[in-house]
Amino acid sequence: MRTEQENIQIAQLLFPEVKESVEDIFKRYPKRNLNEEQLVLRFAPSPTGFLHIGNVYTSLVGYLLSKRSNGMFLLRIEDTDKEREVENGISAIVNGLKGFGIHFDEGMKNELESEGEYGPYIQSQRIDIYKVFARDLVSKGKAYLCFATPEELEEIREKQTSMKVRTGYYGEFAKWRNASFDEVMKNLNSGKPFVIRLYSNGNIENKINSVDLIKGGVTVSENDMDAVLLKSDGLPTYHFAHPIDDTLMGISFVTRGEEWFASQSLHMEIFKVLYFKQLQYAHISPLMKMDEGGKRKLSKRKDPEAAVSFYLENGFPIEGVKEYLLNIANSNFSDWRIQNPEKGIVEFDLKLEKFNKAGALFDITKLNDVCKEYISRLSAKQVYEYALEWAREYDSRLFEKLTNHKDYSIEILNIEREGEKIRKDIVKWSDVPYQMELFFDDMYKDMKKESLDMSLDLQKDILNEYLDTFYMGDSAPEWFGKIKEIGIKNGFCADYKEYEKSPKKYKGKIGDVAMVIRVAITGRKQTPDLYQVIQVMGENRIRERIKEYINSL
RNA sequence: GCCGCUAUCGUCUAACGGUUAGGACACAUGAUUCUCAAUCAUGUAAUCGGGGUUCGAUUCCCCGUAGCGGUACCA
Repeated sequence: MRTEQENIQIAQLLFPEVKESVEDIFKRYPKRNLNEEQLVLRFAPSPTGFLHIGNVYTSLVGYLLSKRSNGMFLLRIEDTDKEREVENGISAIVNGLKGFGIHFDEGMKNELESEGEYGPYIQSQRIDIYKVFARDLVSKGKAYLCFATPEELEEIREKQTSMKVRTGYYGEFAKWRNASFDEVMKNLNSGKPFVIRLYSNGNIENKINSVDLIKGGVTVSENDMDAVLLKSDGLPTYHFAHPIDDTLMGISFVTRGEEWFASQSLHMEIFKVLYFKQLQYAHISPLMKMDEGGKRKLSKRKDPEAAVSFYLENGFPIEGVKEYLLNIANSNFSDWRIQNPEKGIVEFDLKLEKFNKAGALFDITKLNDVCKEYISRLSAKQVYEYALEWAREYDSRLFEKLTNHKDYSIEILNIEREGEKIRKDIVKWSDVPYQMELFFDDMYKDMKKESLDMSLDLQKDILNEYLDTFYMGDSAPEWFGKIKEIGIKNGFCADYKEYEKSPKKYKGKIGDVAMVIRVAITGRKQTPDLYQVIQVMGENRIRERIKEYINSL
């Protein structure tokens, strides 16, 4: 057991360079000039270079909540694990989220720059701050030096496993908890590496009732682990940095992934020994994926859809992805969207207590539907702009076409987009080439054409007659009337119901006649409204396509 | 193993302790006399199991089971 004086002596010896006191630090971080309703939230990722769709989900929540309350949203980089860090990891996060329309009022802007008065916003540059608190804790005997080697820790773990007790550095297993002053000094002077651990006063038997903003009332056991606060490289662990940073930065409450839920009692104890006001948590459940009958977290190694780049490359509309994510967050979002088709998602009243408590399966089918609905609400001009933006990066051929044939492209995209019958067949921007290629002769040439099983002579007759009577100025009913006439003349039935009753009496129905024309013009059996397609393509192209088709028969 | 969280159609979910357990996606069928998409109509489909409490339980309690998370000098 060490005396109070001895602890103070150790603390001073440990951090001779630390001049500031805890009070000094707090003076550097004054209370924010905001009211209670204005939420200050943060997103605090590690710069691992990989932006997970779950990161977008979590940050979207903080972003919307802070925006709606007219508060602040900040980005803090947790780069205390030097082994996992990658180059330009910060830019990857900032730019990735920017692509999703999520920006920060405060925090890191890129590898070097930041914005805001509560920085530094990168933990490796806050070491002096952590040291002040660590020194304070050591001098008060609430933290201590631990010289246990990784091998010794492994031994303890093995012993605990064989004894069938909890693993970890706690209670009687915490060798250095009450080491004598002389022993500490001896090891310190010999230059042996050490960590600083929390001197836990918790009892695992005690239960704490607390409120999670998402899960509601929860009971957790008190922490009794002497967790590492400062690692041997002098950097803090997440457990130590989180209370300090979130307190100094004036965070309203913590939104974070559910994987942190289990360590909240540890965090609560650290808040307590630091004399900080406890912070509330909103633990957001992870996005899951069905795999061989079992549910599991979306994995960056196994699931391509875990990476944000997947959505970008495939051209999923960003707003659609965000809307889908909001759907998972608050399932009443879809009803709201139907009632407010024009409103931006910032206006949606996102409620933490409505979040799903367990993890939701990420459902790409549902995502497709949400994206399809989203795109159907856009104008042809907007579809054009978004598709162009996507193509610039991912489809050079489409980009060329869109750039050089802007008006024609918008006309194509406008087919069945206005009026009451809105077309809903574009899910993502990468679907656009399929919609457009038949309108461009060079692309059309490379397309795989579908064929009909109608007799060739009959097809020729129909098409020749169609060419004879074709007039570009025909209205849709006039146009269709001509097709009907051609059909009747060639033994097709004009009445669908009549045809259904006795199909043997006819060569087919009028739809079959239109189909010949469709295939001749587009090479496909399924297209948007044929009349509109013809209007957009123009007379010359129509005549050429049909002649070409007749010759190929 | 231990600790914790969670549990309603295939999926996301709704239901002051009293409902024929609702909606959306997906799926199936039909209607739309040019196909497809869309739209409209209809349909298939769920309270994990067992005990309590209660006149009455999807809802509250306990046990079990399952899924998830944690059990690091990673976050």
